[in-house]
Amino acid sequence: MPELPEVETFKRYLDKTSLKQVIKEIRVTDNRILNTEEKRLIKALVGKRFESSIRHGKYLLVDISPQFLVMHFGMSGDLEYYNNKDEPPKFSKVIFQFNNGFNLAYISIRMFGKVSIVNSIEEFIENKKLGPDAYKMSFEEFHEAVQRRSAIAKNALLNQSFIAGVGNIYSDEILFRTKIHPKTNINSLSDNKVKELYDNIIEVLEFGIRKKGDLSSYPNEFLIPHRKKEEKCPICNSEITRIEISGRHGFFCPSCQKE
DNA sequence: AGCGATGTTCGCCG
DNA sequence: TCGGCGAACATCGC
Repeated sequence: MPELPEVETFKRYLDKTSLKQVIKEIRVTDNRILNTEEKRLIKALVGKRFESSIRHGKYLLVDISPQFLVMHFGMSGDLEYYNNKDEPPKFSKVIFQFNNGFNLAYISIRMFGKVSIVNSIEEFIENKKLGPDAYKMSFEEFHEAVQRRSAIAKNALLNQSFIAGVGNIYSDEILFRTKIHPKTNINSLSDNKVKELYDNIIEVLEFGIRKKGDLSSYPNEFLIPHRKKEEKCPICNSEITRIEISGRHGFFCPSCQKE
């Protein structure tokens, strides 16, 4: 599920439900999900509170001063706040139990996510080599990132050290809206096109956040409802084409998005 | 019932 | 050194 819009939705959910409550206990159901020692996680969290959270790209960082809890949701992560009296949600991997009788479950079906503890946000971003957050970046930051790199557009958007937060589905949508072929080298784009690309990154992500990351009910003029075989481009009625790039598959309109 | 999947990482190669 | 590629990771759903 989680590209930037969904992680932003998780962030808002966590902020709404789980801030400022004292953490009583941590339950780790499967410690393969941890990127840190279980002891260290427990020591860092028990008795602390989630003070605030920030999202960078697809990562959610929670201030448990002096450290930060980091959650990444892989391809199948979720958060659920529920009453301690109830059964934990299926596939819960880490459960944060608060003093008020409610729990926050970190859920991961396929174990691709990770939970860890870091000392500072700056250090974390540095270690992971993350680029600027795709939703919060300024045009200047984006322009600079484009100039610094040579890569085909689809790979650039997917590369978290270029910009952080865009995944496979939204990258297709962004390139479709900007009418860029996925294999176009980003450093061959005109200044106008770079600006247009930037605007569309923000707009597509903004729309995704408004939709709470739910892809199931997009308007026809977006590519998202047409990301499957034998679909027609909503703009020009050409056949939507599937392409494989670096082991990921993407969809595009060969007529609107010329190489 | 095999294949694909909204992600990241690592090693190989040009 | 960088970018493209493919495999590996784990497991469920189509």
